[in-house]
Amino acid sequence: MGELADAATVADRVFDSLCDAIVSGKIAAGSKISEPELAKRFDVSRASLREAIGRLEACNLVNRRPRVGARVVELSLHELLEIYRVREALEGMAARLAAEFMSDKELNDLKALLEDELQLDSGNSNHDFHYAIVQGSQNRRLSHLLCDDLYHLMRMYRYQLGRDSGRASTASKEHGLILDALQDRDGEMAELLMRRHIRKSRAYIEKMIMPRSQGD
Amino acid sequence: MGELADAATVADRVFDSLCDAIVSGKIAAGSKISEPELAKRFDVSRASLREAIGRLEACNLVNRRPRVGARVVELSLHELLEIYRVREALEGMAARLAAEFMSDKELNDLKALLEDELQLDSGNSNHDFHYAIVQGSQNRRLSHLLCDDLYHLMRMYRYQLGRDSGRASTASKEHGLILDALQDRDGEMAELLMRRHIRKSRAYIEKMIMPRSQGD
DNA sequence: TCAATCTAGATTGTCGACAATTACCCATCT
DNA sequence: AGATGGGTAATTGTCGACAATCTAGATTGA
Repeated sequence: MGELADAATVADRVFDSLCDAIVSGKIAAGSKISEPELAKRFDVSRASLREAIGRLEACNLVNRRPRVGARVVELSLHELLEIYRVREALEGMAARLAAEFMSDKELNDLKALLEDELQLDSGNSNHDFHYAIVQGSQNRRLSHLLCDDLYHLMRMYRYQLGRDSGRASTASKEHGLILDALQDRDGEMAELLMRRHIRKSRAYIEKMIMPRSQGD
Repeated sequence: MGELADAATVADRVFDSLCDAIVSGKIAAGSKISEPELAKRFDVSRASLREAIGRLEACNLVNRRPRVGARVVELSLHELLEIYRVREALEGMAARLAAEFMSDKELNDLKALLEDELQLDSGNSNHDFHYAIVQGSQNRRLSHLLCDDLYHLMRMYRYQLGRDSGRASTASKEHGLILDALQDRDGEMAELLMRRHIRKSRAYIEKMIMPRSQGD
């Protein structure tokens, strides 16, 4: 997953840099993407830069209007809650399929990951857990939607709104229950628990950050 | 939904034409996308054409390899079955949300649509039913994934593999049950029925066309 | 003083051209 | 004969330039 590693083409390198800058907030949300300015900064032609912008649009990181230009997407709580609905549906299905297709070894590795998480108290393995299950679904279309179309956007929200550390410990317990269902090869239960897990995260966000309701 | 209508930009027009040609099979699946050839045929520069190809890639209609070129995607039964898993998850969620958010008028209109479908025996309103529910979910991210990222690809499969006419009448009955659940404002039931509906379509495809299993 | 209009600047979409890489074809060798 | 290597042609990625459009600021009028 090392993105900045090898860039087969100039546009790839520019895309990686821009993607990282937008997700991390170095390029502010809502700000304009000036083609001449960025072309100078990266020392590339506008053609390569426009290619990169096109891919940013495909990742839902920028909005483009013809003859006007591209702007970094505005992050609204409303849209974040929408994304959680999609995640609930998609990752729930992923869990169901993972119960069928993940190997015993993969499940044991995942169990080790969870135990490390409990010991080290490092909440950032949260993402790894979900990622492993999505990959375990062995459904390329599913992992494409989750890991290409929504991944960067979710990462951007996490950067912008800060970590949901308040739920880290309860989330770990829920991860454990999901893993148990996977090892029981109980796809229906795995889906049910995964959906409830994501729904709880959504409710947590709704209650914690909704009071200062921005946007629509 | 008239795509070929207004093209704000040249690349838009080329994209619409190419998208239609690929979906309908006028450009064969697996065939190469030659930039010089198509640029001449559409009488546009390669820059505009490459912009269009980039969007085709975002729609999952072509695969691109750097320094090699773009090819129209190959349709495998395996991938079609994958898509049906995604649809099951996403449209199931859409039905749940539609039970909450669709207005009484929208539901009545949908009922009229179904009755027309029964009388006219026109199976092509199948798509309209699903489309209406997706829109009724009032979740822009959800409808974006379904109507932009997967729509053209599903249409391409329908063109290529022919219509699943064998299930038209039973599908209509299932649509009726889903609508009843929606009018009862029973989101849980609507989701359950929608998922079962799509799962049945998937099983039908698996049994009917799987014997001559092509691809992986 | 505020609104509407016009002008100037900047930006986007589009175009043609060039270099590097790839694919294809033919000759050569085992 | 089949596989391997070299050479040529074509294609892709990249670049700079131009025209049409949009944005912003100044100007004019009420």
